[in-house]
Amino acid sequence: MMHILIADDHAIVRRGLKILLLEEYPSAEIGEASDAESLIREVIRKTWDVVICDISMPGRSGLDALSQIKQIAPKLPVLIMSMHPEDQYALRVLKTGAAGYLGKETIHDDIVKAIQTVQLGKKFITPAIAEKLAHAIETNATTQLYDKLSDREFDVFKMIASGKSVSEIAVQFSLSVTTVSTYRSRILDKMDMKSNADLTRYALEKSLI
Amino acid sequence: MMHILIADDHAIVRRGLKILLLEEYPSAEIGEASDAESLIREVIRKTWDVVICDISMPGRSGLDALSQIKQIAPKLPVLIMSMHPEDQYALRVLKTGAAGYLGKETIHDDIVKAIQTVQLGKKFITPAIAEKLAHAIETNATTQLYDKLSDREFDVFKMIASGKSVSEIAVQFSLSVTTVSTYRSRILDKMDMKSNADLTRYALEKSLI
DNA sequence: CTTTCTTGTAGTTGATCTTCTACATTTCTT
DNA sequence: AAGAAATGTAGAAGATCAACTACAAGAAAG
Repeated sequence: MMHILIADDHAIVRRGLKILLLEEYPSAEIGEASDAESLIREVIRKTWDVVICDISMPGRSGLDALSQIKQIAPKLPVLIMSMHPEDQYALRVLKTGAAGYLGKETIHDDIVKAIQTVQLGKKFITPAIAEKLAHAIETNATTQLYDKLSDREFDVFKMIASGKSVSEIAVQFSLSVTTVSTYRSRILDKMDMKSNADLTRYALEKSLI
Repeated sequence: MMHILIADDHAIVRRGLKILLLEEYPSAEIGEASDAESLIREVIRKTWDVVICDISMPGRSGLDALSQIKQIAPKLPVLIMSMHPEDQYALRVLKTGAAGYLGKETIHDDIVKAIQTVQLGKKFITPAIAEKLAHAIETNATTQLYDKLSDREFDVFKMIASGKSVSEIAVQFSLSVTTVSTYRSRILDKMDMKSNADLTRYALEKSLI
Protein backbone atom coordinates (compact mmCIF):
# COMPACT_ATOMS: atom_id res chain seq x y z
CA MET A 1 0.00 0.00 0.00
CA MET A 2 1.11 3.44 -0.92
CA HIS A 3 1.52 6.16 1.66
CA ILE A 4 1.47 9.60 0.16
CA LEU A 5 1.72 12.84 2.08
CA ILE A 6 0.35 16.02 0.56
CA ALA A 7 1.37 19.43 1.82
CA ASP A 8 -0.35 22.52 0.55
CA ASP A 9 -1.95 25.39 2.35
CA HIS A 10 -4.98 25.44 0.10
CA ALA A 11 -7.58 22.88 1.04
CA ILE A 12 -8.96 22.78 -2.47
CA VAL A 13 -5.62 21.86 -3.91
CA ARG A 14 -5.20 19.10 -1.37
CA ARG A 15 -8.65 17.86 -2.10
CA GLY A 16 -8.15 17.84 -5.86
CA LEU A 17 -4.82 16.18 -5.61
CA LYS A 18 -6.09 13.57 -3.22
CA ILE A 19 -8.85 12.55 -5.54
CA LEU A 20 -6.47 12.48 -8.43
CA LEU A 21 -4.19 10.16 -6.53
CA LEU A 22 -6.94 7.91 -5.25
CA GLU A 23 -8.00 7.32 -8.81
CA GLU A 24 -4.63 5.87 -9.57
CA TYR A 25 -3.95 4.32 -6.19
CA PRO A 26 -7.36 3.43 -4.77
CA SER A 27 -5.96 1.82 -1.68
CA ALA A 28 -3.40 4.47 -0.94
CA GLU A 29 -3.27 6.26 2.33
CA ILE A 30 -3.17 9.98 1.66
CA GLY A 31 -1.94 12.19 4.46
CA GLU A 32 -2.42 15.93 4.46
CA ALA A 33 -0.55 18.85 5.90
CA SER A 34 -1.60 22.45 5.57
CA ASP A 35 1.61 24.09 6.65
CA ALA A 36 5.31 23.45 7.02
CA GLU A 37 5.08 22.63 10.71
CA SER A 38 2.53 19.89 10.38
CA LEU A 39 4.33 18.60 7.33
CA ILE A 40 7.48 18.09 9.35
CA ARG A 41 5.47 16.60 12.19
CA GLU A 42 3.92 14.09 9.82
CA VAL A 43 7.24 13.18 8.32
CA ILE A 44 8.58 12.43 11.76
CA ARG A 45 5.47 10.62 12.94
CA LYS A 46 5.33 7.94 10.33
CA THR A 47 6.93 6.57 7.22
CA TRP A 48 5.74 7.79 3.86
CA ASP A 49 6.55 6.64 0.38
CA VAL A 50 6.48 10.04 -1.14
CA VAL A 51 5.77 13.61 -0.17
CA ILE A 52 4.16 16.10 -2.50
CA CYS A 53 4.74 19.59 -1.30
CA ASP A 54 3.88 23.08 -2.46
CA ILE A 55 6.83 25.45 -2.33
CA SER A 56 4.87 28.51 -1.37
CA MET A 57 3.35 27.92 2.00
CA PRO A 58 2.90 30.44 4.75
CA GLY A 59 5.46 30.58 7.49
CA ARG A 60 8.59 28.71 6.65
CA SER A 61 8.59 28.14 2.97
CA GLY A 62 8.34 24.78 1.31
CA LEU A 63 12.00 25.10 0.47
CA ASP A 64 12.83 25.28 4.13
CA ALA A 65 10.60 22.34 4.83
CA LEU A 66 12.29 20.42 2.07
CA SER A 67 15.74 20.80 3.50
CA GLN A 68 14.44 19.83 6.91
CA ILE A 69 12.82 16.74 5.52
CA LYS A 70 16.05 15.86 3.80
CA GLN A 71 17.72 15.90 7.19
CA ILE A 72 15.08 13.83 8.89
CA ALA A 73 14.55 11.32 6.11
CA PRO A 74 17.15 11.73 3.41
CA LYS A 75 15.75 8.94 1.32
CA LEU A 76 12.15 10.02 1.35
CA PRO A 77 11.39 11.37 -2.10
CA VAL A 78 9.85 14.81 -2.11
CA LEU A 79 8.09 16.16 -5.13
CA ILE A 80 7.83 19.90 -5.13
CA MET A 81 5.00 21.61 -6.88
CA SER A 82 4.73 25.24 -7.73
CA MET A 83 2.26 27.45 -9.40
CA HIS A 84 5.02 29.54 -10.85
CA PRO A 85 6.12 28.94 -14.38
CA GLU A 86 8.40 26.01 -14.19
CA ASP A 87 11.90 27.31 -14.35
CA GLN A 88 11.95 29.89 -11.59
CA TYR A 89 12.51 27.68 -8.62
CA ALA A 90 13.32 24.47 -10.38
CA LEU A 91 17.08 24.51 -10.09
CA ARG A 92 17.13 25.66 -6.54
CA VAL A 93 14.59 23.08 -5.57
CA LEU A 94 16.46 20.24 -7.19
CA LYS A 95 19.68 21.41 -5.65
CA THR A 96 18.03 21.28 -2.24
CA GLY A 97 17.27 17.63 -2.78
CA ALA A 98 13.82 17.39 -4.25
CA ALA A 99 13.05 14.30 -6.26
CA GLY A 100 11.21 16.32 -8.83
CA TYR A 101 9.58 19.59 -9.67
CA LEU A 102 6.10 20.01 -11.04
CA GLY A 103 4.23 23.06 -12.18
CA LYS A 104 0.66 23.07 -10.94
CA GLU A 105 -0.49 23.32 -14.52
CA THR A 106 0.99 20.03 -15.55
CA ILE A 107 0.67 18.18 -12.30
CA HIS A 108 -2.47 16.58 -13.53
CA ASP A 109 -0.62 14.86 -16.32
CA ASP A 110 2.69 14.33 -14.63
CA ILE A 111 1.96 13.33 -11.09
CA VAL A 112 1.45 9.61 -11.60
CA LYS A 113 4.49 9.31 -13.77
CA ALA A 114 6.42 11.36 -11.28
CA ILE A 115 5.46 9.11 -8.40
CA GLN A 116 6.38 6.01 -10.31
CA THR A 117 9.71 7.50 -11.24
CA VAL A 118 10.68 8.59 -7.78
CA GLN A 119 9.56 5.24 -6.38
CA LEU A 120 12.38 3.74 -8.41
CA GLY A 121 14.76 6.07 -6.69
CA LYS A 122 15.14 8.24 -9.74
CA LYS A 123 14.54 11.93 -10.20
CA PHE A 124 11.55 13.07 -12.14
CA ILE A 125 12.50 15.75 -14.61
CA THR A 126 10.11 17.17 -17.16
CA PRO A 127 11.51 18.01 -20.57
CA ALA A 128 11.09 21.69 -19.82
CA ILE A 129 13.15 21.39 -16.67
CA ALA A 130 15.66 19.18 -18.38
CA GLU A 131 16.25 21.84 -20.92
CA LYS A 132 16.63 24.43 -18.27
CA LEU A 133 19.13 22.22 -16.51
CA ALA A 134 21.08 21.63 -19.67
CA HIS A 135 21.13 25.29 -20.39
CA ALA A 136 22.21 26.08 -16.88
CA ILE A 137 25.11 23.68 -17.14
CA GLU A 138 26.05 24.91 -20.55
CA THR A 139 26.09 28.54 -19.57
CA ASN A 140 27.73 27.66 -16.30
CA ALA A 141 24.58 28.07 -14.27
CA THR A 142 24.38 31.36 -12.48
CA THR A 143 22.59 33.33 -15.11
CA GLN A 144 19.91 34.39 -12.68
CA LEU A 145 20.93 37.08 -10.29
CA TYR A 146 19.22 35.42 -7.39
CA ASP A 147 21.02 32.14 -7.89
CA LYS A 148 23.88 33.64 -5.98
CA LEU A 149 21.75 33.87 -2.86
CA SER A 150 21.78 31.17 -0.25
CA ASP A 151 18.46 29.56 0.63
CA ARG A 152 18.01 31.67 3.68
CA GLU A 153 18.90 34.77 1.80
CA PHE A 154 16.49 33.84 -0.92
CA ASP A 155 13.66 33.49 1.55
CA VAL A 156 14.48 36.83 3.07
CA PHE A 157 14.80 38.35 -0.35
CA LYS A 158 11.30 37.31 -1.29
CA MET A 159 9.88 38.60 1.92
CA ILE A 160 11.58 41.95 1.64
CA ALA A 161 10.56 42.19 -1.98
CA SER A 162 6.98 41.62 -1.03
CA GLY A 163 7.10 44.36 1.54
CA LYS A 164 7.86 42.69 4.84
CA SER A 165 10.00 44.74 7.19
CA VAL A 166 13.17 43.28 8.60
CA SER A 167 11.62 43.10 12.03
CA GLU A 168 8.59 41.23 10.76
CA ILE A 169 10.88 38.77 9.08
CA ALA A 170 12.94 38.45 12.22
CA VAL A 171 9.85 37.54 14.20
CA GLN A 172 8.66 35.06 11.63
CA PHE A 173 11.99 33.31 11.50
CA SER A 174 12.76 33.79 15.18
CA LEU A 175 15.97 35.57 14.37
CA SER A 176 17.51 38.76 15.57
CA VAL A 177 16.57 41.84 13.62
CA THR A 178 20.21 42.48 12.96
CA THR A 179 20.62 39.06 11.47
CA VAL A 180 17.91 39.74 8.99
CA SER A 181 19.41 43.12 8.34
CA THR A 182 22.70 41.45 7.61
CA TYR A 183 20.98 39.15 5.17
CA ARG A 184 19.49 42.15 3.52
CA SER A 185 22.91 43.75 3.12
CA ARG A 186 24.31 40.62 1.62
CA ILE A 187 21.37 40.27 -0.73
CA LEU A 188 21.69 43.85 -1.88
CA ASP A 189 25.39 43.35 -2.30
CA LYS A 190 25.17 40.08 -4.17
CA MET A 191 22.47 41.33 -6.46
CA ASP A 192 24.13 44.66 -6.90
CA MET A 193 21.07 46.61 -5.94
CA LYS A 194 20.53 49.56 -3.72
CA SER A 195 17.02 49.59 -2.34
CA ASN A 196 14.16 47.38 -1.36
CA ALA A 197 12.29 48.84 -4.29
CA ASP A 198 14.91 47.37 -6.60
CA LEU A 199 14.29 43.99 -5.04
CA THR A 200 10.56 44.36 -5.42
CA ARG A 201 10.89 45.36 -9.03
CA TYR A 202 13.22 42.52 -9.78
CA ALA A 203 11.11 39.94 -8.01
CA LEU A 204 8.01 41.13 -9.84
CA GLU A 205 9.78 40.99 -13.13
CA LYS A 206 10.90 37.45 -12.48
CA SER A 207 7.52 36.47 -11.07
CA LEU A 208 9.07 35.42 -7.82
CA ILE A 209 6.38 37.07 -5.77
CA MET B 1 -30.55 22.69 -12.20
CA MET B 2 -27.56 24.75 -11.38
CA HIS B 3 -25.03 25.73 -14.04
CA ILE B 4 -21.72 26.72 -12.59
CA LEU B 5 -18.68 27.71 -14.58
CA ILE B 6 -15.26 27.40 -13.00
CA ALA B 7 -12.26 29.23 -14.39
CA ASP B 8 -8.82 28.53 -13.02
CA ASP B 9 -5.63 27.67 -14.78
CA HIS B 10 -4.80 24.94 -12.31
CA ALA B 11 -6.55 21.70 -13.06
CA ILE B 12 -6.26 20.57 -9.47
CA VAL B 13 -8.02 23.60 -8.21
CA ARG B 14 -10.80 23.12 -10.72
CA ARG B 15 -11.06 19.51 -9.74
CA GLY B 16 -11.18 20.22 -6.02
CA LEU B 17 -13.69 22.95 -6.46
CA LYS B 18 -15.85 20.84 -8.70
CA ILE B 19 -16.08 18.07 -6.17
CA LEU B 20 -16.81 20.55 -3.47
CA LEU B 21 -19.65 21.96 -5.48
CA LEU B 22 -21.05 18.61 -6.51
CA GLU B 23 -21.33 17.69 -2.89
CA GLU B 24 -23.64 20.59 -2.36
CA TYR B 25 -25.35 20.56 -5.75
CA PRO B 26 -25.25 16.94 -6.91
CA SER B 27 -27.16 17.62 -10.07
CA ALA B 28 -25.31 20.73 -11.04
CA GLU B 29 -23.60 21.10 -14.34
CA ILE B 30 -20.08 22.27 -13.75
CA GLY B 31 -18.28 23.85 -16.66
CA GLU B 32 -14.57 24.43 -16.68
CA ALA B 33 -12.28 26.92 -18.31
CA SER B 34 -8.54 26.95 -17.94
CA ASP B 35 -7.83 30.40 -19.27
CA ALA B 36 -9.45 33.74 -19.94
CA GLU B 37 -10.16 33.01 -23.58
CA SER B 38 -12.08 29.83 -23.02
CA LEU B 39 -13.85 31.43 -20.09
CA ILE B 40 -15.17 34.15 -22.35
CA ARG B 41 -16.04 31.62 -24.99
CA GLU B 42 -18.03 29.59 -22.48
CA VAL B 43 -19.84 32.63 -21.22
CA ILE B 44 -20.89 33.47 -24.74
CA ARG B 45 -21.76 29.91 -25.65
CA LYS B 46 -24.33 29.24 -23.00
CA THR B 47 -26.10 30.61 -20.01
CA TRP B 48 -24.62 30.05 -16.59
CA ASP B 49 -25.97 30.74 -13.16
CA VAL B 50 -22.68 31.73 -11.68
CA VAL B 51 -19.04 31.97 -12.65
CA ILE B 52 -16.22 31.29 -10.23
CA CYS B 53 -13.01 32.74 -11.51
CA ASP B 54 -9.43 32.97 -10.34
CA ILE B 55 -7.94 36.44 -10.70
CA SER B 56 -4.47 35.31 -11.56
CA MET B 57 -4.61 33.47 -14.81
CA PRO B 58 -2.03 33.52 -17.52
CA GLY B 59 -2.52 35.84 -20.44
CA ARG B 60 -5.18 38.38 -19.78
CA SER B 61 -5.84 38.42 -16.10
CA GLY B 62 -9.05 37.37 -14.46
CA LEU B 63 -9.75 41.02 -13.93
CA ASP B 64 -9.73 41.62 -17.62
CA ALA B 65 -11.95 38.64 -18.15
CA LEU B 66 -14.28 39.95 -15.51
CA SER B 67 -14.85 43.25 -17.21
CA GLN B 68 -15.42 41.49 -20.50
CA ILE B 69 -17.96 39.20 -18.92
CA LYS B 70 -19.71 42.19 -17.44
CA GLN B 71 -20.08 43.55 -20.95
CA ILE B 72 -21.35 40.32 -22.39
CA ALA B 73 -23.62 39.33 -19.55
CA PRO B 74 -23.99 42.12 -17.07
CA LYS B 75 -26.29 40.17 -14.84
CA LEU B 76 -24.25 37.00 -14.60
CA PRO B 77 -22.77 36.89 -11.11
CA VAL B 78 -19.03 36.36 -11.05
CA LEU B 79 -17.24 35.28 -7.91
CA ILE B 80 -13.58 36.08 -7.95
CA MET B 81 -11.16 33.99 -5.99
CA SER B 82 -7.57 34.73 -5.17
CA MET B 83 -4.85 32.93 -3.37
CA HIS B 84 -3.63 36.16 -1.89
CA PRO B 85 -5.39 36.49 1.40
CA GLU B 86 -6.09 40.14 1.95
CA ASP B 87 -5.63 41.27 -1.51
CA GLN B 88 -5.36 44.83 -2.56
CA TYR B 89 -7.32 43.68 -5.55
CA ALA B 90 -10.44 43.03 -3.55
CA LEU B 91 -11.81 46.50 -3.99
CA ARG B 92 -10.80 46.78 -7.57
CA VAL B 93 -12.43 43.48 -8.25
CA LEU B 94 -15.69 44.53 -6.70
CA LYS B 95 -15.57 47.84 -8.48
CA THR B 96 -15.16 45.99 -11.75
CA GLY B 97 -18.42 44.27 -11.05
CA ALA B 98 -17.67 41.02 -9.29
CA ALA B 99 -20.40 39.59 -7.15
CA GLY B 100 -17.95 38.60 -4.47
CA TYR B 101 -14.36 38.02 -3.56
CA LEU B 102 -12.99 34.87 -1.92
CA GLY B 103 -9.56 33.95 -0.66
CA LYS B 104 -8.57 30.43 -1.62
CA GLU B 105 -8.05 29.60 2.03
CA THR B 106 -11.59 30.25 3.02
CA ILE B 107 -13.26 29.25 -0.19
CA HIS B 108 -13.95 25.89 1.28
CA ASP B 109 -16.12 27.40 3.94
CA ASP B 110 -17.52 30.31 2.01
CA ILE B 111 -18.29 29.06 -1.44
CA VAL B 112 -21.71 27.58 -0.84
CA LYS B 113 -22.84 30.60 1.10
CA ALA B 114 -21.40 32.80 -1.60
CA ILE B 115 -23.30 31.04 -4.34
CA GLN B 116 -26.54 31.20 -2.44
CA THR B 117 -26.04 34.87 -1.79
CA VAL B 118 -25.27 35.84 -5.35
CA GLN B 119 -28.18 33.72 -6.58
CA LEU B 120 -30.40 36.14 -4.75
CA GLY B 121 -28.82 38.94 -6.70
CA LYS B 122 -26.85 40.13 -3.74
CA LYS B 123 -23.14 40.63 -3.33
CA PHE B 124 -21.20 38.26 -1.16
CA ILE B 125 -18.90 40.18 1.11
CA THR B 126 -16.80 38.66 3.87
CA PRO B 127 -16.33 40.72 7.01
CA ALA B 128 -12.70 41.36 6.12
CA ILE B 129 -13.63 42.72 2.74
CA ALA B 130 -16.49 44.65 4.22
CA GLU B 131 -14.13 46.49 6.40
CA LYS B 132 -11.93 47.33 3.47
CA LEU B 133 -14.94 48.55 1.61
CA ALA B 134 -16.05 50.71 4.46
CA HIS B 135 -12.65 52.22 4.66
CA ALA B 136 -12.56 52.79 0.93
CA ILE B 137 -15.87 54.56 0.99
CA GLU B 138 -14.80 56.55 3.94
CA THR B 139 -11.72 57.69 2.09
CA ASN B 140 -13.80 58.20 -1.03
CA ALA B 141 -12.25 55.68 -3.38
CA THR B 142 -13.75 56.04 -6.78
CA THR B 143 -11.38 56.63 -9.63
CA GLN B 144 -7.71 55.81 -9.74
CA LEU B 145 -6.22 55.25 -6.38
CA TYR B 146 -3.56 57.85 -6.91
CA ASP B 147 -6.09 60.47 -7.95
CA LYS B 148 -6.73 61.06 -4.31
CA LEU B 149 -3.21 62.20 -3.73
CA SER B 150 -2.32 65.84 -3.75
CA ASP B 151 0.38 66.98 -6.16
CA ARG B 152 3.02 66.98 -3.51
CA GLU B 153 1.95 63.59 -2.30
CA PHE B 154 1.99 62.25 -5.80
CA ASP B 155 5.56 63.39 -6.33
CA VAL B 156 6.59 61.81 -3.10
CA PHE B 157 4.67 58.70 -3.97
CA LYS B 158 6.56 58.24 -7.20
CA MET B 159 9.87 58.79 -5.52
CA ILE B 160 9.17 56.34 -2.75
CA ALA B 161 7.87 53.84 -5.26
CA SER B 162 11.07 54.08 -7.19
CA GLY B 163 13.12 53.43 -4.12
CA LYS B 164 14.10 56.82 -2.75
CA SER B 165 14.31 57.02 1.01
CA VAL B 166 12.35 59.62 2.91
CA SER B 167 15.54 61.44 3.80
CA GLU B 168 16.69 61.59 0.22
CA ILE B 169 13.35 63.04 -0.72
CA ALA B 170 13.52 65.50 2.12
CA VAL B 171 16.85 66.77 0.85
CA GLN B 172 15.66 67.02 -2.70
CA PHE B 173 12.60 69.04 -1.75
CA SER B 174 14.28 70.91 1.09
CA LEU B 175 11.75 69.64 3.54
CA SER B 176 12.02 68.10 6.95
CA VAL B 177 12.33 64.35 7.01
CA THR B 178 9.27 64.16 9.17
CA THR B 179 7.29 66.10 6.65
CA VAL B 180 8.09 63.58 4.00
CA SER B 181 7.32 60.84 6.43
CA THR B 182 3.96 62.41 7.06
CA TYR B 183 3.32 62.48 3.34
CA ARG B 184 4.20 58.85 3.22
CA SER B 185 1.71 58.02 5.94
CA ARG B 186 -1.00 59.92 4.17
CA ILE B 187 -0.18 58.26 0.88
CA LEU B 188 -0.29 54.83 2.42
CA ASP B 189 -3.52 55.69 4.12
CA LYS B 190 -5.21 57.15 1.09
CA MET B 191 -4.17 54.33 -1.12
CA ASP B 192 -4.99 51.76 1.49
CA MET B 193 -1.59 50.17 1.31
CA LYS B 194 0.80 49.01 3.93
CA SER B 195 4.34 49.09 2.62
CA ASN B 196 6.62 50.79 0.19
CA ALA B 197 6.65 47.56 -1.74
CA ASP B 198 2.93 47.95 -2.31
CA LEU B 199 3.57 51.39 -3.71
CA THR B 200 6.30 50.09 -5.96
CA ARG B 201 4.10 47.31 -7.20
CA TYR B 202 1.23 49.63 -7.85
CA ALA B 203 3.34 52.22 -9.60
CA LEU B 204 4.87 49.58 -11.81
CA GLU B 205 1.49 48.19 -12.63
CA LYS B 206 0.25 51.60 -13.62
CA SER B 207 3.48 52.44 -15.41
CA LEU B 208 3.94 55.48 -13.26
CA ILE B 209 7.63 54.86 -12.82
C1' DC C 1 43.90 17.92 5.55
C1' DT C 2 44.72 22.63 6.14
C1' DT C 3 43.46 27.15 4.42
C1' DT C 4 40.07 30.12 2.57
C1' DC C 5 35.29 31.33 1.45
C1' DT C 6 30.49 31.17 2.54
C1' DT C 7 26.74 31.01 5.54
C1' DG C 8 24.09 31.62 9.65
C1' DT C 9 23.89 34.26 13.42
C1' DA C 10 24.09 38.72 16.57
C1' DG C 11 25.71 42.86 19.34
C1' DT C 12 26.68 47.90 19.41
C1' DT C 13 25.87 52.22 18.02
C1' DG C 14 24.72 55.89 15.26
C1' DA C 15 21.41 56.93 11.47
C1' DT C 16 16.87 56.89 9.71
C1' DC C 17 12.11 56.49 10.05
C1' DT C 18 7.44 56.54 12.14
C1' DT C 19 3.86 58.23 15.07
C1' DC C 20 1.53 61.64 17.29
C1' DT C 21 0.53 66.03 17.54
C1' DA C 22 0.03 70.70 15.96
C1' DC C 23 -0.89 74.61 13.33
C1' DA C 24 -1.26 77.84 9.49
C1' DT C 25 -3.21 77.95 4.62
C1' DT C 26 -6.04 76.51 1.11
C1' DT C 27 -9.91 74.50 -0.65
C1' DC C 28 -14.31 72.61 -0.52
C1' DT C 29 -19.37 72.52 1.40
C1' DT C 30 -23.48 74.13 2.64
C1' DA D 1 -19.38 83.60 4.24
C1' DA D 2 -18.76 80.33 8.16
C1' DG D 3 -17.37 75.88 9.13
C1' DA D 4 -15.22 71.60 7.71
C1' DA D 5 -11.86 69.09 5.45
C1' DA D 6 -7.54 68.80 3.01
C1' DT D 7 -2.81 70.29 2.48
C1' DG D 8 1.79 71.78 3.51
C1' DT D 9 4.76 71.85 7.07
C1' DA D 10 7.47 70.16 11.40
C1' DG D 11 9.09 68.87 16.32
C1' DA D 12 9.75 65.35 20.00
C1' DA D 13 10.21 60.81 21.30
C1' DG D 14 10.32 56.30 20.50
C1' DA D 15 10.79 52.45 17.06
C1' DT D 16 13.29 50.53 13.51
C1' DC D 17 17.10 49.97 10.66
C1' DA D 18 21.88 49.85 8.68
C1' DA D 19 26.82 49.48 9.09
C1' DC D 20 30.47 47.50 11.00
C1' DT D 21 32.24 43.88 13.47
C1' DA D 22 32.63 39.21 15.01
C1' DC D 23 32.62 34.39 15.26
C1' DA D 24 31.52 29.48 14.67
C1' DA D 25 30.26 25.84 11.53
C1' DG D 26 30.25 24.13 7.08
C1' DA D 27 31.76 23.97 2.21
C1' DA D 28 35.06 24.41 -1.18
C1' DA D 29 39.59 24.69 -2.74
C1' DG D 30 44.09 23.50 -2.88
